[in-house]
Amino acid sequence: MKDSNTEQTILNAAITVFQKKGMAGARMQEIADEAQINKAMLHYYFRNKQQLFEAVLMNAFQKLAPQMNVIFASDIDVYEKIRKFTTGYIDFILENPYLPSFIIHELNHNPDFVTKIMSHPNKPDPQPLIDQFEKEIKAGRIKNIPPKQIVLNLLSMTIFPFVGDTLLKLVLDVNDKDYHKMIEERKTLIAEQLISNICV
Amino acid sequence: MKDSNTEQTILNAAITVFQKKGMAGARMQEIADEAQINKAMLHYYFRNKQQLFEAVLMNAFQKLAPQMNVIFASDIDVYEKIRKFTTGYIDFILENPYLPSFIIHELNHNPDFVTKIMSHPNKPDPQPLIDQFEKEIKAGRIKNIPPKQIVLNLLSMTIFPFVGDTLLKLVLDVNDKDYHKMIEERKTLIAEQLISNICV
DNA sequence: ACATTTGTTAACCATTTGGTTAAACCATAT
DNA sequence: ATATGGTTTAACCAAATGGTTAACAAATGT
Repeated sequence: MKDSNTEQTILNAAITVFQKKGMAGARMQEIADEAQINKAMLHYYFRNKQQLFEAVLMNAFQKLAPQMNVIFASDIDVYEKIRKFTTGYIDFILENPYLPSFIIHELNHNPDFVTKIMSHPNKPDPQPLIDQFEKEIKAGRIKNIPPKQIVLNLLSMTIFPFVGDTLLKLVLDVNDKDYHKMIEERKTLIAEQLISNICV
Repeated sequence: MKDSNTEQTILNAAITVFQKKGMAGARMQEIADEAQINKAMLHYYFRNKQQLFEAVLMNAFQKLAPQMNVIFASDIDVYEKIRKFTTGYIDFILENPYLPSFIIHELNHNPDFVTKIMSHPNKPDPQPLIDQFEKEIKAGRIKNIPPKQIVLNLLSMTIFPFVGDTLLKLVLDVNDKDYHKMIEERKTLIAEQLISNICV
């Protein structure tokens, strides 16, 4: 059975389980069950839990980062870039709702991992956007706000509603359906706000 | 030894360990060690891991919520309230940096817990602020933006930098010290931005 | 056709982990 | 002083869990 790629099957199952339960909460047996495969295969293909987990985390990064970078690096003006980012990235996360929480949580709990990712090519890189902000600021076309703060605002407004989803629904007292509507609304809402924030 | 309150000692140790490792990652033995106490005591005072964890999560909520509510409910105008919130809440989280991530992560992974907290008195409640926004909108003094979106922006901009801290430092390419400076700067920066967002 | 490598399985193992128990300890009331 | 009740400890236990092994099956090269 060559065509049935076991390694990929395992990885997919591991992604599902690790993203839902986290490194500490995930069980090797559960991943095996999810993949409908013998537990020993996990070790055959990925030596141990840690390495399987690292493969999953890397995979998650490889999904998250390029999606960001393609927008950050595209050749359009800052305002359009902000709009593209909020709509594009919210759409992307809607299809991978666990992704940001997973990456954030595991990165917080595996600080040693940061160095591993630092050297990795697939790193989210807002530098092109930051450069663009600096240029606009120098030209006096946007307010003199530290560019990294602007990016931090952009990321916060876009990603936090997904990460804090359960808490936020509780605090704002909205049900799943209404919350989803709010998220849809945010695609354009936050772009316009972020733009008006930097407009002179 | 009556005055040495063992129960509180255990709870404090549990807070430390659970917040750092999460429910799944925490070990009862580690909590016992942290409390410098016999492991059996944990079960004597808190029956089992789940109940000890629930006590810790409730405790975390009881820290987080009132801090929010006292600002949300205070009798000042909206702009001043936003300013008070950003500075006050950032200061509070700086002293409890693990708190938001812990609550958010565990709430996401224990959905059954949501109902338990719903009925609990100590729930973060932005309703007074939302009412205030609605009044200002009707009076035409602020823009017609859905109040819950404004609150979501406020929470995102304030809390996300702490939750995503490791990822954000990596993405923005800043070290701990500079990141801390950015956070300090945000206390007033995001307040002014949020205000200009709603100003007519 | 046969040997060799690669993939797969079931049974097994050692350790970790949450939880229990029975005895000891200690303050206090009688 | 002694009985009583809550508190603390060390030793223990069963289940869960990550990981291994040895035998078996299926390709693959010769």
